[in-house]
Amino acid sequence: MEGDARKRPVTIADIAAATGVAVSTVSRALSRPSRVSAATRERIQAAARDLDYVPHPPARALASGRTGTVALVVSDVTNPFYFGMIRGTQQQLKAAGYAHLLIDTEDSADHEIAMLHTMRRSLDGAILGASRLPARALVALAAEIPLVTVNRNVRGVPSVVIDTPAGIAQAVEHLVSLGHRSIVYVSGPTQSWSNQARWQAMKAALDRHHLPAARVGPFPSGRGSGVAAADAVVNTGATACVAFNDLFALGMLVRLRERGVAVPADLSVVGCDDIFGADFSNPPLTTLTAPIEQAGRMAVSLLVSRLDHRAPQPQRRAVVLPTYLTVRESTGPRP
Amino acid sequence: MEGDARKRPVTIADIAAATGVAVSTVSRALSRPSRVSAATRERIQAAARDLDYVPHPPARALASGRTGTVALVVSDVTNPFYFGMIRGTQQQLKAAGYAHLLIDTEDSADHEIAMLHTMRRSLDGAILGASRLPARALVALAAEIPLVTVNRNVRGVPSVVIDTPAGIAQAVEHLVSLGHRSIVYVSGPTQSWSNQARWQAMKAALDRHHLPAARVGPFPSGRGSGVAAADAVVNTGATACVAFNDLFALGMLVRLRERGVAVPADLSVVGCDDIFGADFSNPPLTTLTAPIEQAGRMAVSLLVSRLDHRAPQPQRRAVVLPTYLTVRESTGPRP
DNA sequence: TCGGTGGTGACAACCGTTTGCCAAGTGTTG
DNA sequence: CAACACTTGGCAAACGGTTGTCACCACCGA
Repeated sequence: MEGDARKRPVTIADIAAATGVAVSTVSRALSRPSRVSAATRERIQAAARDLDYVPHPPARALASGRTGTVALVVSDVTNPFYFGMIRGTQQQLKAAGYAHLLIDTEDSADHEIAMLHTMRRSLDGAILGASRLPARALVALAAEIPLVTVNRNVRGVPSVVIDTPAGIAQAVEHLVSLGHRSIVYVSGPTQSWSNQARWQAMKAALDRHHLPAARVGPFPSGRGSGVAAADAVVNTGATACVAFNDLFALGMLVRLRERGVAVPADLSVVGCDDIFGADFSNPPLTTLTAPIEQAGRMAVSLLVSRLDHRAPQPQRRAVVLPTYLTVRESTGPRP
Repeated sequence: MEGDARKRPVTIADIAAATGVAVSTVSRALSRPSRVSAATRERIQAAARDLDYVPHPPARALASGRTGTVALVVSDVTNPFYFGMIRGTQQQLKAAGYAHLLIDTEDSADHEIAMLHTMRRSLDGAILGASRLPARALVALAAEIPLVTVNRNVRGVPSVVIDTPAGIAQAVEHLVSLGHRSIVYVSGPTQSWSNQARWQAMKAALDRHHLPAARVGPFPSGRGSGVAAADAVVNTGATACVAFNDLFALGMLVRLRERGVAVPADLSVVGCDDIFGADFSNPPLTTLTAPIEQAGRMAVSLLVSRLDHRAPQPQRRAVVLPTYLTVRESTGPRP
């Protein structure tokens, strides 16, 4: 029978009145239950239930400074790479009782700073998925608001990075063992930290085999880049390539098919990340499987543990997650 | 030179002090500029800029009741169908100056109610992507907080629905014209409104051709269901099927390939939604292309226009977006 | 010269919680 | 039995804005 709609919302003052205690007691009974005797606590909680009391987050935030909200900042919600991250952070945040705010920076560092700066007071912290920010800006921002970065390692800012570079080495071994001698890297956006890291790893791995390191690109992020990339790779005459990410690789696959280039008979392709779709593309993509979702969860854990205990105890500042090569059907012996 | 970190944050009181006006004037100069003379306004804005003033959203929310936040509620962030919606709402919300909160109900109606009920005070409104709520619960909730539903039409709650049923008819025509006589529907979760709508449309369309309407399922949402679904369809001996959504269809494709059932030679498959991946699967999927992203944008527009003007002017309560059949390679002549 | 008018800005009362500080009450100990 | 240490709960001051109400001012026409 709670049909008494259109009423002034219930506040802790109402509960206080109903139970005959002070509002402060109600507040404590509700938020720090141990601070109040069992009997009173019960009475208050019962009253709260009866009155259908719902806390008012903004008021709470104003008084306490804690908002119970964490933002996930991505450069482009469109990118399927983030899907896993959204999912992982969502799960873990919910478990920790935080709300999940989604911010899209549209690939702009300025946007990234501005948004975070503006919203800092309404956030308890933020998780930066693949930040485009220069290191010093990142550090400055971290002073304003608790931050955890993903796939971006800057001294002083806690981070979780997926160790794709190590995976790249595996990929190169794989290709070399298939007889490939001419392997090219398909480069992503220059500002991307991951892109740099992957290219470096690639160079190192090829060097170990005394093979030349070549790359095409850079290409802007997005599946559309696949067609340009495919054409460029074909022009190099390489027999295999490693793409900056699966989005590129998937795009290339489509384009190569269009051009009549057989994969893997004419050209082997390996991607990075193992995003949704990599397993049912044509052919299924050999790729570096990244624990993206886990990275999201991890990032939240790092952040939340820092938020919960007022004592900023020393803890792991940077966690590294391994990747492994998932061999499917886009790679094969040298033609 | 704003290196004066670790300071007490700037408030409008500081601006008031700096310019020699009252805080109320500052507040008005910042939020309703026309309410203040040009000269004062300039002075105040300049001071705000100098002091690097950033408004405090919770305080604003507490005083005004408006939070500047809108939630997108999905049953499962994991489902690629929502990716387009997330993208669309994100874009439009940002443009309208709202923050974008993401809520996952984990496919539970109880969760959905509880979350929304709890967060209602920190939200200006919510967009329900494929709500699982019974109609009356939906209406009750809409009384608590401004709502717009997507793909769910309940009297009294503004909505945008994607007209997949009309598309289904097209799909059936397509299949019939290819000679198929035995077409089966692969049913999704029973509580899904869309699923019901699609099945009804399917029945009607088949009826028009005096063909029997059959279905398999229901299957739980998720790509995994594809294997069970594929097996079930094969058992019916049908030569074509329409799947509740692309996720199912994509899953089926994988399973059918595994079993050696050729698509479309042995079995034609059509999906719904045209999610990411439908165009590069093997074979590329014939599907009903739904303007999901546009639906998201539309939903936000509906909501925001209702929020902005205090006068709840009569306006379009339900918008319907058309779909069309995208024929790719998963459908072909009857074997 | 005086009353009227429109516009500007100040006062102060909220909005709903949290929390530091303190007083009263309880039980324990010497 | 008194002194003491803990609990327990109340008071009231924040937190940072918004907004209804009203005083004041200058300018206008009569």
